[in-house]
Amino acid sequence: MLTKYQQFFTGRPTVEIAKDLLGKLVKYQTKSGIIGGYIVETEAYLGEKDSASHAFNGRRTGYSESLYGMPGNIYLYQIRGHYCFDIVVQDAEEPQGILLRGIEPALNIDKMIENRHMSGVNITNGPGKLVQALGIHSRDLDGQPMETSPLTVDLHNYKIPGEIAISARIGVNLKGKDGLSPRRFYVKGNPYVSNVKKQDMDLECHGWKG
DNA sequence: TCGCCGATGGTCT
DNA sequence: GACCATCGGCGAT
Repeated sequence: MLTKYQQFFTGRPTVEIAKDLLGKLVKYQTKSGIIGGYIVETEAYLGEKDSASHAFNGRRTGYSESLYGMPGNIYLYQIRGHYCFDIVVQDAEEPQGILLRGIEPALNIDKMIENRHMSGVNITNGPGKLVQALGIHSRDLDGQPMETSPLTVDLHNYKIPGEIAISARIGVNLKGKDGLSPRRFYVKGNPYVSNVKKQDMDLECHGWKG
């Protein structure tokens, strides 16, 4: 039996969940308080049939085992010396995931600046950057259910995107058949989306509705 | 402001 | 030894 929280992360297409996550609040409980920000950019990885997925062709190793876990679990992995935060979606044994690529800092911003040794949009406008901003530098949380983890997404605390933009995913192997598939979603105009040009930023509303 | 390129570290073959 | 769901600095515009 799935909890209400877990049900958010299954029972509908992964791309739909990825879009629905935009605007939700990521929170990380630490000794020095709660650090967090609103999700502004996500990417959908569709598992065994997706050439860009860690689970492509049923690939299953100890390293990426978490992807096969329950919906709403954390998949925390390392790439080129940087950690990335994935949310496991779909039922167990269905290895799909959503990569968080950008958040807009909201809680304990000073701590994020300190963790990153940087300021401005560079604090959190990339998958490795936002994890470092939260102060995570190990895989300790890999495989944990977000519902009972210090690292979580608060589904009741959110902003509404004005417009959701779609593009191909960043950094994936373009030779794969899904290299150019439109599975990246972001809040149009938000400055904390990775690779946005300054001229495309909405510096007034940050792309949120209202 | 853009694009290139080297560093990065862990995992798998 | 190769492969990467990345980052930041540098040099060319």
